[in-house]
Amino acid sequence: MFYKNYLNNCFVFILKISIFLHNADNSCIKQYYLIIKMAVTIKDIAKISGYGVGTVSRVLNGGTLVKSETRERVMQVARKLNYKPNKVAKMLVTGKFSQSTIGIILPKITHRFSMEIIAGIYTKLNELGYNLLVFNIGKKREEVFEHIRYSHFSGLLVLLGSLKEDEVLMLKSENTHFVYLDYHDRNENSIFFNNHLGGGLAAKYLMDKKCKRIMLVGDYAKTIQREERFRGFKDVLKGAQIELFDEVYISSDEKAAYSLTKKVIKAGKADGIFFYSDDLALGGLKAKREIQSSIRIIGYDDIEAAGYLGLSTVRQNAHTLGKLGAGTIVEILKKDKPINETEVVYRCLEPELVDRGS
Amino acid sequence: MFYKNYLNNCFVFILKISIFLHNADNSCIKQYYLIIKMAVTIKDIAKISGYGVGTVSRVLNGGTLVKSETRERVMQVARKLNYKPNKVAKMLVTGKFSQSTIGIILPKITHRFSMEIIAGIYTKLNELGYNLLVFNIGKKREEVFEHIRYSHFSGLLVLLGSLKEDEVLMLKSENTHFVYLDYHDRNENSIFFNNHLGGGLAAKYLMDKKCKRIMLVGDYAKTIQREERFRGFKDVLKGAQIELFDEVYISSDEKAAYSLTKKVIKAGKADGIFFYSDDLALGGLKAKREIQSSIRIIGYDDIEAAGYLGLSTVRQNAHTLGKLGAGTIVEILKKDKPINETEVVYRCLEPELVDRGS
DNA sequence: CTGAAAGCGCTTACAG
DNA sequence: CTGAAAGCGCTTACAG
Repeated sequence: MFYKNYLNNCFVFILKISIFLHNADNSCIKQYYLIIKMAVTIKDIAKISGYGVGTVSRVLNGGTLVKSETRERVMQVARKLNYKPNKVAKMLVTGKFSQSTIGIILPKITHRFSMEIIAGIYTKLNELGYNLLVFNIGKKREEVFEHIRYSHFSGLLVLLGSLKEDEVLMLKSENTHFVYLDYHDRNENSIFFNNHLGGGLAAKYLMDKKCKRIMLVGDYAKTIQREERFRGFKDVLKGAQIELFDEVYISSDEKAAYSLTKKVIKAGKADGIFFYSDDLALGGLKAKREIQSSIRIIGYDDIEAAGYLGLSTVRQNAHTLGKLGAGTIVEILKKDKPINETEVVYRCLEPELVDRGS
Repeated sequence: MFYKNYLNNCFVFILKISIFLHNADNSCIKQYYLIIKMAVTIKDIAKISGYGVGTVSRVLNGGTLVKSETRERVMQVARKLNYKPNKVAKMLVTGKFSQSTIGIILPKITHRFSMEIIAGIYTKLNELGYNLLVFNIGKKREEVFEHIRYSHFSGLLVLLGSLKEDEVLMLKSENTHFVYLDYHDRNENSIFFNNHLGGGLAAKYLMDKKCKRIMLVGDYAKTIQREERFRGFKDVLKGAQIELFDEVYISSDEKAAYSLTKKVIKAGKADGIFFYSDDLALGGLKAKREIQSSIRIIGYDDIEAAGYLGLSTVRQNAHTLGKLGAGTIVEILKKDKPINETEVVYRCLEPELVDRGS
């Protein structure tokens, strides 16, 4: 038993619900009123203004083929009801929805490295005339994927590590192509950096600088990137028959790295440290310089500050990754093949050593 | 005279067009075939597979209430036709379109300052559970606004300077709220920095450092920001009865600023320069340090590098601007008032002097 | 100048 | 398990 009503600038349904709870006495009844707000439609305006929906539509679209009297009456009603056009319906009927939007899904927290990737993506899409729809896993993950499912865009970039199995299935059933960025999976499109190689470069750097007691410092986040990067590092040491002196994990900020490094220097044991990222390494560098220690420090990523502060590092060109990712997804879309007939793009980018003498 | 046909993995209309050219002999005829590609719909699949559209829809949505034989037949046809579901239709019927997407429109080229604003926006929207749809004026401007018109999002941030009159009209007729960022218009929502004040701070800095022969350097772009910033600068000088020594405009890059500053120092006239932006000022700073000149240099923005390199500057907190902009548009949307009844948000942020002794 | 109707591509009760 | 039908909110010829 319900009725549609006009109330408080908005149409509402008022729904009376009775709930019978099967208690011992089998008689307890609760009643609720459920109020459902309904969006105002062109039909409502038509009914209230006394015109047909066609006329209302013409007025709303600035059509000139309406009497100005009609025009005003309709506009007045529309304003009063706080009418907002339903873009989705409009898109459907006009067929004018953009075919040139790329989606990207990102983790909750983004560091400078991700921001640079995004800048690269943006630059490339700009060139190609595509728009970018950014989804963040700020809310519940499933909710975001619901949005992704029902949003209209042509392809998705995934800068999030791995997707879950059902997420992949959903995307495929919606025929939505996607490309992993900075992550790799043999079965899916992936553009990523060779972390194993990069870790090795860092090891070589410290060896070249004649370090003998080499230390590894990472943060707590267990990612595939860290695993590969550190494995690459250890493999090279092993190859040179150098034993890893120490391996420490700290929280992901510069200050933690700073105080750790101070301690290490004062203990006077390690003579070279490889930090998982420049963010950490900058803390280490600060400690080194303050104490004027000869300890060697190398980071990873080559963020802008590394250049200014003279930190040796392993460069991963984030901008290039972003541009490449954007270019790839657009190319895949242009081929317009069914998702299971598309050949997988699997591209590994090589990092490079940047020796700034630190 | 045309017919629908199945060809090359896609439905096509082939349209035969005859054109009569009214020449002298009045007889010349040209004929074309116009080929129109039509998207494959669920109806096409139904027709070809021999099932009803309802059944096809159930199969496509992974429904379990279909015979597996039916399921396979339908899927096979869908694959063969390279069927792609129309998300827009799906959204309309399910009503599941995201109400929590904010749009942003950006100029073609974006500098670090804009990127930081975007990072701020992103951070805030993340917090609020909103997605971001980024439009760039890479393509023709009108085309982008067509996209904006037909895209489904709730509010728009404008980081583009001013909108044209018809663009504003379009947004309003679509009931799309918008907020200017880093630009201001008394009649529209605006969040921006006080450039007049900022320019004044720069002037005070140089005066405090006892500069007597003060110079102004900008790039060629005539923006409202530049006008106000430089006017503020001059106003303060005028107030102190100091005459502007020189005013030069160069191209927007560090190198131009570097060589200009070298020349200025060698000429030995000016003893203080205010650069329109840190990007330029960093070039000036480099020249100053190379020659070990005592000339004073101040920039504007406080980009990251300014901190690392010890450049005095006027800080505009881009991150704050972005966060505020995102928060504001969401708040406006939550109030859900008709666009002409919304009171205008007009918020001016104050820049601050950062003295790093340069 | 306006109304009634068809249709955009899909989903989803409702019968059978 | 499947088909026919109604409907999402709009636009747009087509008559009148």
